Amino acid sequence: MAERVLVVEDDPPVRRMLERSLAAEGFDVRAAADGGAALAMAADSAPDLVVLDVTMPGLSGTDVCRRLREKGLSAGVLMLTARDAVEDRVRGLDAGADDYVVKPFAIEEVVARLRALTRRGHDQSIRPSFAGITLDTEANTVEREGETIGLTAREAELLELLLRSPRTVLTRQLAVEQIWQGAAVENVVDRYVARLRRKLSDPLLIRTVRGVGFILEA
Amino acid sequence: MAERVLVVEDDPPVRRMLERSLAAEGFDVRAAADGGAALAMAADSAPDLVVLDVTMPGLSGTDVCRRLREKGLSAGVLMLTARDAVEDRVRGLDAGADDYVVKPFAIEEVVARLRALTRRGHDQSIRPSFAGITLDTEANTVEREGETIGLTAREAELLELLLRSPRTVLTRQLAVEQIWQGAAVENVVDRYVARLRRKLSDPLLIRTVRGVGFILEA
DNA sequence: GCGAAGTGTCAGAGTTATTTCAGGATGGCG
DNA sequence: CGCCATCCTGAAATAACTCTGACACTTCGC
Repeated sequence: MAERVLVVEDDPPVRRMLERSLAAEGFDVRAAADGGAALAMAADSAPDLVVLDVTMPGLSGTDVCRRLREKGLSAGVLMLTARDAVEDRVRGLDAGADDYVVKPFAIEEVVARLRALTRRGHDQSIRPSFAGITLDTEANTVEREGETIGLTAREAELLELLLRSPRTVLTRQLAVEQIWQGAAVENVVDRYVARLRRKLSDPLLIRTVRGVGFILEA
Repeated sequence: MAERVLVVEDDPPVRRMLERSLAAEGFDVRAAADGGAALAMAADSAPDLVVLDVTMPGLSGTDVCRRLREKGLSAGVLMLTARDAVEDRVRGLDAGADDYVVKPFAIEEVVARLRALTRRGHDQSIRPSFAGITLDTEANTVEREGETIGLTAREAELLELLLRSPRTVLTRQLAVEQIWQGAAVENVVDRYVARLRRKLSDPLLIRTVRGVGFILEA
């Protein structure tokens, strides 16, 4: 699965170069030409990484970074700074940037740093997702159509099990083994499937396979 | 007048390299090979800057930093951390470090950061903020809707921990480790969350994740 | 040293989640 | 069409967890 990168750079040639190069490296790239556009795009595309030019007209890269962090963005942020602007770097790091590259930069350098940032694991928790729903196994919430729905512990465990192997039948027996360590009546699975169907307001997502179990499908 | 720098690094080649390079840049350098020596030297030479390796046998750089701060040292502290140790970095900043450089580092980088630290006057406090609230970690106050609310030390520490990673679950265990050094009943976290909710007059800002912990969200 | 403010623990009340059961609904099959 | 196995769901008991008031203890400022 490709990492989503948001490139924020006001200089068109540089921006295009970054877009093309990062796309060629397998990143899912989106680009913004100024701070305002960047904030808007970040809000609806939830990038995994942000490449941010410090010097831009209007909102500076530092400002953008700070605002993104305030809005709760946990993505790795790589700043592009001018060679002699030590102050910018320090301010950038204060504002929540994770690393920086000095301009003029070698594209390989940017790629290497971005990979390092993904490795550092800004999104430590793996978030299984399928058919437009994404499960946060830490917070026990699912995201669906931009909406966040709270789940209880068991609900989340069951959904995780389903998400681990979508389009594959999950038998009651297996579910009870995995989640309840075998210590529950099989009907408990039905009970929780019912709750998930209700909470996700989509009765078709989890289909019943009569006599066998349940299956997650679009 | 030359800035006095205390270099704390257990690896002799690296230590010597730092000593020579910083001296060449006009700093008045002193060096220690371990945490104990560092504390002793800091006590009688009152450095203006400290360069501190995080990973050392015995006292870690983080520990040394904390103790120096406890003894009232106001010097700028620059930490040297491993590339993938995000946690070290956070802990280092918690312990009172002002900036960090990732190993392996370019010596120019260290010099640049040190100069930046002397220029900006190292007592500038970082102010984490999220969802319209801003915490002043020096004064232990939060600003919210233009209103300034006074917090107690623990309240501020807990809020800071939450602000450091908004939208991410903070487990009771981690909170007790970070704030109470593991020496408290987990219920103490609940107690302080309750106080924050009351003082910030916003019971929804800190959501409880049943069975797990708490999470800061809009 | 004194009072006020802050800190940490506990216990019980309050809340939410879990699990089971039973009866009605549903679907496949002859 | 009717039967039987299977599934679904409301209700209710139980269990688990969270919240809060009270209290003892400590720390801080004067």
